[in-house]
Amino acid sequence: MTKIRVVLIEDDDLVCIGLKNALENLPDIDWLGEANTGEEGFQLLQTTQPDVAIMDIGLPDVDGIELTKRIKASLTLQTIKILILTLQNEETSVLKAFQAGANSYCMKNIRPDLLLEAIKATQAGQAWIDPAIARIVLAYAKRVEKPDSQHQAEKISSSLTDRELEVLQLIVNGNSNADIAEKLYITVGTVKTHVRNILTKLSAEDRTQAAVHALRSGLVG
Amino acid sequence: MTKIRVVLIEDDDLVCIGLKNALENLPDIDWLGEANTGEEGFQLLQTTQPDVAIMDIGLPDVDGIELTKRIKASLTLQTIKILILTLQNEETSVLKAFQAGANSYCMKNIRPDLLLEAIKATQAGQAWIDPAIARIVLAYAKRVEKPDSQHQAEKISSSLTDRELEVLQLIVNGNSNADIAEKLYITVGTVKTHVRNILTKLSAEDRTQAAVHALRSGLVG
DNA sequence: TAGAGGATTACCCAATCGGGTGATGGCCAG
DNA sequence: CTGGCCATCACCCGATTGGGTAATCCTCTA
Repeated sequence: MTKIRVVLIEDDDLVCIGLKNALENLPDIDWLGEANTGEEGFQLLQTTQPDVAIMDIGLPDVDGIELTKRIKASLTLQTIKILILTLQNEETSVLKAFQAGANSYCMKNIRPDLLLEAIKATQAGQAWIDPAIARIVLAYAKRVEKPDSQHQAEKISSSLTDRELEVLQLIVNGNSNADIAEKLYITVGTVKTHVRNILTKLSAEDRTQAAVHALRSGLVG
Repeated sequence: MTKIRVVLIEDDDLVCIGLKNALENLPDIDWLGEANTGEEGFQLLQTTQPDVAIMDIGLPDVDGIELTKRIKASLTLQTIKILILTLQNEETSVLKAFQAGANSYCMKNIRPDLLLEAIKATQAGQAWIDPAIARIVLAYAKRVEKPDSQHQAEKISSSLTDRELEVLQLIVNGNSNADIAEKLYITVGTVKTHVRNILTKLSAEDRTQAAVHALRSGLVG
């Protein structure tokens, strides 16, 4: 098996040196060099044509996400796999990175041996998603079409009446009893009765538990 | 650090024995037992209350996805983390598993040391997505549009303190302020302060809205 | 036709919750 | 070493919630 050709684009010298030390001499890695800015990195990629580019998001000139877009838009560079290595764990950073075409996303505090795994997986065309941010991506996968989980959930909730389901949905949507009363053209007293019945049927102690239960079991969207 | 309490639900005896041998005597693992069928597994979970349940999808009676739904729909079991370990890499299996509430998804050919990492990440409330199937999940994340409102909301929510996140997690798990105070060894007054800060930062009017927001945005499991 | 089950309303009461305000101590960066 | 951020705690107070109990009306069915 041939070595994996790797370059690093990272402005922080400490991280740069640390990674170089950790990876450079590994038998599986062919370390082609580093760049400290986005522009510099783009040049480096063109000259070295690596298998995998490890890059930070926060770069002084062109940020990692923008750079990823450029690479994926370039005919000569688009086969390069991109592994984002950053401290940022915000939803927007993660999603933007993947939307831009990044193949993998790691947090900087990843253990070196796992980073090696990540690089290998990335080179093989797979996607390494750091567990610390995986839930962000999952939050979207979970929302996608639920073909039969609907029918499933109804089994569990068969005890809930239509009206109760309606009230439950409004609870999940953040309505207070008064709000619900207004929206359903009924009095607060009625809403309270419905809510109490819902809590009993779902074995929940309060509306928050009911809402969480409803969401997790797919009872309501 | 305490050991991670693990059970295995798997019908294939070979895999069962193999995994048991690989994991049982690891210092980080507290191996509580195995079950060969879904029903049996459900019983085992109730009696052992493990941190993590490793389960196959293809079980003779109740399949792993169905079982996952049942677990996540159960108030007493829903905090158990579920790690799917299977041979199936079809899109439907993967998505159904995550939609059902699975926390992690591994292929059976994963290396034992990585499986241990996966178990650790899962127990910590993170999501381990096997690189081999990560692209399936990513396909959904990539096609998501990012409107500004969401962007804004995420920016705000990412400013949550560690402690606030902890409190938020407990809210989602159905704890009252008094419960949270007890579990975090702080007073109710402090909890209320945290909760108020959470509500402010998430632009939520009450804990229910905060919980729903947290679940939907993947802030917490 | 009577009864079951669902939707509606009302009232009282205790517990919880959320908002406001203020204060203390630790820790880190400028 | 000072100001900001965070975690901690304590008040008070009004709003909301959840529990209990009970009643009316409607519809569907045994």
